[in-house]
Amino acid sequence: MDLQVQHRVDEMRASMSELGVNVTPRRARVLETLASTDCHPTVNEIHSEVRRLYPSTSLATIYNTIELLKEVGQVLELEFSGSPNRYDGLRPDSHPHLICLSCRSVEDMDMFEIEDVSLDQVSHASGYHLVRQRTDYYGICPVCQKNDEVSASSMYNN
Amino acid sequence: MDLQVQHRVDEMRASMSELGVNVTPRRARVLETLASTDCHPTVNEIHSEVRRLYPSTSLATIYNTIELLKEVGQVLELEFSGSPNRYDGLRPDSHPHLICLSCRSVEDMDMFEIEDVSLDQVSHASGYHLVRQRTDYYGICPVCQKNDEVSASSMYNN
DNA sequence: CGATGGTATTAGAACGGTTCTAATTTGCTG
DNA sequence: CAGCAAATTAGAACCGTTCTAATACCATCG
Repeated sequence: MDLQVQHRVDEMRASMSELGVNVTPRRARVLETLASTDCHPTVNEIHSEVRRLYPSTSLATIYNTIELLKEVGQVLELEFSGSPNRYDGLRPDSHPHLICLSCRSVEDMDMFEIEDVSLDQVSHASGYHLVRQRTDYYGICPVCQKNDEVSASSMYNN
Repeated sequence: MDLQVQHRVDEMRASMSELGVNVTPRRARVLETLASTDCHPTVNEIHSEVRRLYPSTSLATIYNTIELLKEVGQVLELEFSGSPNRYDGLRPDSHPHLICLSCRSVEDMDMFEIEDVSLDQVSHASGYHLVRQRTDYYGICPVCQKNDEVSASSMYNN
């Protein structure tokens, strides 16, 4: 396993242990899956991955493990109402994402430094005790733009 | 009806008419409800409001009307995975919100000028064709902070 | 060893918001 | 008044998530 991934898994493990729960083999696979990809997997995708090693694993175990990770702030949950939630185990802190309306891909948006208004600033101005923020940019990713061109031109053949 | 509200309703009406659909009395009530409040109502809340005048109105009519408004860009939909979507008919453009994790209130966040990175900037840097963005700040609103203090101190009495 | 108790796990039911479907109503237009 | 298209309704279907009750696992202790 990649050293970076290993390191990230160890961090997550440590947080879970502090919480007093066991990092069982299935749970470990959830952590590894989350630490191995930057494509923001769904619960189902994680489930499939874990099942490759432990075929009897139920969905509930994935939900349960993610719940624990959320409690210790080791995974970022991106909620969507019309499609399954996506999870970021590599960077559990609030950070902006690019979301493709066509293929539903979710990418970190770190092309350049964003100076988002800080939580502190907004907390102060609004009187809220803010704990996190979420910023998403919605559009069509470069790959889908390409595909749309193709399918648009091939429309003449239908 | 407030002049501001009336004006906003007229705008929405106009957009719907351009689309070629009738603005029926029920639909008009949906528009009026959306234009009359800045509290970002749920579909159920709008439904209740419309039913006060037209008691037989079904939920589907609300969903259907909102769908039309979305098509013409006259309502902003804020999706949540664990709780019902909220709708902003006063400002259908992308703008940031403050969301209370305790009472689920949703407020526009316009205490001060935000210089959010513009869609154009991000589009250019990322290669996406971006069409909208969403920024939410999550925390505890001033009212709930107050209530929490009270309930915290009253804990001694239980 | 075998019993005990707590944690982890499973399968499937329940839930809730949204979408879909088929039937009915409404309101023009000829 | 007949015919037609759009609007509306009630309720089913859908689907991701959460809950529940039963079972499996595993360390510890007698």
